[in-house]
Amino acid sequence: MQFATWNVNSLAVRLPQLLDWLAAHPVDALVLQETKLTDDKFPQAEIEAAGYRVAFHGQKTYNGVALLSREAASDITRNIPGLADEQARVIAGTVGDTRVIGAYFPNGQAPGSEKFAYKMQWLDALRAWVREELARHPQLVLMGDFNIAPEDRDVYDPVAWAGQIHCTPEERAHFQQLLGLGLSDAFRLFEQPPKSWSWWDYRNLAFRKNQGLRIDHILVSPALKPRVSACEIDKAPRKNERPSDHAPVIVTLDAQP
DNA sequence: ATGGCGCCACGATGGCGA
Repeated sequence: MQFATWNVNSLAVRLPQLLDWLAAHPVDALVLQETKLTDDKFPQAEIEAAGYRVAFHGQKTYNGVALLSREAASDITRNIPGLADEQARVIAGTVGDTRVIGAYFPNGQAPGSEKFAYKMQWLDALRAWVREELARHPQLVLMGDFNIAPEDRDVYDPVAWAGQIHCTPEERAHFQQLLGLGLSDAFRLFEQPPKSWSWWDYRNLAFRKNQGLRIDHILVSPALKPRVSACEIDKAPRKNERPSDHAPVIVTLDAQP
């Protein structure tokens, strides 16, 4: 069983790459971020033709998330229940026995800004809700673009990025609080190559110089953790001609005992 | 150097991302 997350930075632009990727990586479920599409423009037919069922939650211009799965997901939740939020950032569904939560965490722009305050509030609401979801669904995966680099080893230049957005102590504390719910960072369950990133700036030849951040994550619940057999960042799509600035992350789980 | 690139809504350039 495989789950994956990918910030596609416009599904309208990236749809051909998504279909190519799914053909090469027939994962059981995939969450997308930054679809940047209203629901009436979502390419549902093309994705269904590729063998996936899909649920989506979009808006004009910004944000937008989707949940693709081989088997139809049930109990779809859009955004964080109880949080008044104009921005389409969360979609969750139950795939088989697993609760799959896909999220596009706020960027936060800069510490001290209004957008940073929104990020903090959003993170508070997310944590409270995920705690409830974990109580309901022992088998749970939370994945997406967290816009948080959890540790200095997740940053190509931790000195330059110290205290900058994605690397502030406040954001990192929130990441740790998610782990405090019992979740595990699947990527760090394994020995990984140093300088492993999931995002590279479009500018400054950052990908060629491998200057990036690891900000896309897959967190697994205690019930799933013993089944995780691999977790990888797939850099290949970042080498495409018109790539997303993010790479997909894939987790592999053994079948249930 | 606060730029650089890419996407979107525009119908020129600005907001935003990270």
